[in-house]
Amino acid sequence: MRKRTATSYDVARLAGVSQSAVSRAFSAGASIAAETRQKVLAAARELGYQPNAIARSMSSARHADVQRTGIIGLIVTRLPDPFFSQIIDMFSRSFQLQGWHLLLFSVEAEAEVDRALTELMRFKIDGAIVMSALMSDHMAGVCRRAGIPVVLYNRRASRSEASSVCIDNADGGAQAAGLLLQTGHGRIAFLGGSHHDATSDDREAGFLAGLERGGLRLAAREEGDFTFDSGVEAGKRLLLSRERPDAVFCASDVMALGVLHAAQEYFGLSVPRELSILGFDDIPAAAWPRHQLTTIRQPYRAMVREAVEILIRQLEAPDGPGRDAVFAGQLILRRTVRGANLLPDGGDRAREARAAAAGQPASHA
Amino acid sequence: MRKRTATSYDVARLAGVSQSAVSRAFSAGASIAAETRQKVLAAARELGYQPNAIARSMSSARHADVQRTGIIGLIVTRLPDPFFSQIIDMFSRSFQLQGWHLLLFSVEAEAEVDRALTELMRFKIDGAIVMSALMSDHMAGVCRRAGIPVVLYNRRASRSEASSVCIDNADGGAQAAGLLLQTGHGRIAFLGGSHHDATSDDREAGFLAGLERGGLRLAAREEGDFTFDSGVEAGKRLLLSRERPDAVFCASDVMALGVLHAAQEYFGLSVPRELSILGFDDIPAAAWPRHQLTTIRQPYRAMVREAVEILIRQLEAPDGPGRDAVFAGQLILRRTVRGANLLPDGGDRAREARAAAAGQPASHA
DNA sequence: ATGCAGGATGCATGCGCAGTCACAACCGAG
DNA sequence: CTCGGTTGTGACTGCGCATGCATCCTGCAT
Repeated sequence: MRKRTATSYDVARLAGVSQSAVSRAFSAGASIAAETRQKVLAAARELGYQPNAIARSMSSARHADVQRTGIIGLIVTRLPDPFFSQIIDMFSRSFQLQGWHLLLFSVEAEAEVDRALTELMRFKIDGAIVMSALMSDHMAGVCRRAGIPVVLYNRRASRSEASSVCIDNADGGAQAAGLLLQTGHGRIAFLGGSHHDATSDDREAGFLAGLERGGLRLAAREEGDFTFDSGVEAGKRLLLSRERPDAVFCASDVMALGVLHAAQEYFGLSVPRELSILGFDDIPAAAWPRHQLTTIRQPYRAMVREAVEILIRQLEAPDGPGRDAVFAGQLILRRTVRGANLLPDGGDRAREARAAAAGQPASHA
Repeated sequence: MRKRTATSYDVARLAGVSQSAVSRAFSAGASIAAETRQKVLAAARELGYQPNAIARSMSSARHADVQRTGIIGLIVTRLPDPFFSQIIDMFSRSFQLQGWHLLLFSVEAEAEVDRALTELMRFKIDGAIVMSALMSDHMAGVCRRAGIPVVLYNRRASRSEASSVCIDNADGGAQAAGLLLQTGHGRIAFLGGSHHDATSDDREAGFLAGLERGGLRLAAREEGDFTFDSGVEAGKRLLLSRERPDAVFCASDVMALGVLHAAQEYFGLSVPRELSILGFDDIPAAAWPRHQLTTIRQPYRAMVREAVEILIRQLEAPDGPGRDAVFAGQLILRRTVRGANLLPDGGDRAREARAAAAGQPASHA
């Protein structure tokens, strides 16, 4: 049986004041004498009293403009993926620092997002972050009507039903294409993530457009599911083909590392001499000494900071405008692209990217 | 301004019934006519009504034996670490499946656990999982008095103030020592995690005891902080020493991979011919083709399942006994220990471990 | 000495829901 | 046709808190 915890009435009795006084002692800026507050806090300490956050949000439900539970829903996909776990950690810490709490929901497929949001809304979350997934238009409407701001991370919001923060995937793809063309690759392959995943598709589109501008066409195309193992398998398929590609651009670092390990281990290839590999994201393992993967970095710290700011601003001014922030990816030249280290200053595109990333994100209200 | 969402009264009015009827329509096993329930559900659908979970837990606070918020606190350390992110993901999914929700709290240091629990208790969590950290005895008492079960993951509970689930770290260390002795290594080093970290200390103690049984002493000792980079740095220090070790046992796979990359990249060493490396945990990257790290596997799926079961059992029978589950680590022979693949069936210890892991965990009520 | 402003405090109320209680409606048996 | 029993339903209450409102008190100006 759950033991009863002390309530504000218990504290009031012990401190010899009214329950209102206890409530006021715990809310900043309330009209209460310093002496009284001390008396109350002392009694509270003695009883181990902590204001009940649930009851508090119930109570304030009356006062229209401040109903707050202090809870934010965080809906995540592929939590164990190193790219995402870094981001989740940063979200968690950022919100904590500002006094918010996160209700975590891990979903498998895009289709579960609506269900997750519905369930979270029963807890009267004040807002939500949705990672790498979209909600339905229906759900977006429900959230809007309920006054719950949602920020999509890693997805562009369509029709401004929500705010969003993401990387310019098409531009990243174009940067990748530019680098591979500039370094004289001829048989270029692309390894995509899950079928019809917006992120992967955009990177591919930008990549293809970039190749086309250089007068090249894709030599091969494979598809994985953003996991390392799928990268290994796709790598094997690519390298077994008759016309072996001399470069592969992968929709994520995790898959790119799969290709790298497959190329070295199962084909004894020298990277980048016999095969160039280009990733996307810049996860920690990309920088490991034996990997030194050339990739497009997502400035995820700035991106998370931006997402948190957008959400909190909307929490404070619920009728304010949303915001779509698009960040530029930054080409990181390491060792897996042949000839790249010979380019002056890492090539023009890299310089451009660096400049863009340093500034503000492009935005669309 | 937050828009008002539909309440049970709104649904009642639309359905032409009382508020009580609406409440009953949403609670299984309540005394209500099927026809009435349908009417209510239809009205609810029309208004987009969802029972308010906050108000529900407020209300049921009166009925002593069932106060439930449905929220479980999850306090985590080192969230981005691949070993932990897998586990967090599994916790998240397991609890979700059973209708519980997780309030996530990411902490940096052991000392923050008490603060985190205190904060979570304001939300009247029904229970908590604490990963890789201990709470103070004081806090344990507070939780016990409040009737909030806590399960420590990856830590042994002292004085049965809480339940716990963890791996037999000392035995894992002993297995590591056994393997290195059996394969004829002579200058053996240990790479620890953070200073005075219980996990690292226990692994070290078991390892040292094992070496001693074989008549060997540690040739060198280094300390990192469980990160890859610290593994690289510690690896450099070890390999620069006059009497270079011929084997290193690392307190975690992440650090072991750091040593591996450092040995190959900065010293051009052949692993395992010139240096054997042994890790602990068996994270996904340990199995990558170019790593093939020999390690002690934690059967984390079974462990998380056990932790969830323990917590839910205590949630349902709050006065029931706690439980300390200790799982056996399983030696996974890959390629980073010289001579290990020559052992019959991977060596006796591996067979033993496999058998132990297949069975029930040892337990101490 | 009187009036008044402004701070401090207590009382009463309701947030949305689940459960208790009382009673109406309806059943089959006598 | 009446009576005990069974269901279904609605009125009412309180979970713990924050706040509006009324009241009281203190200090200061007149």
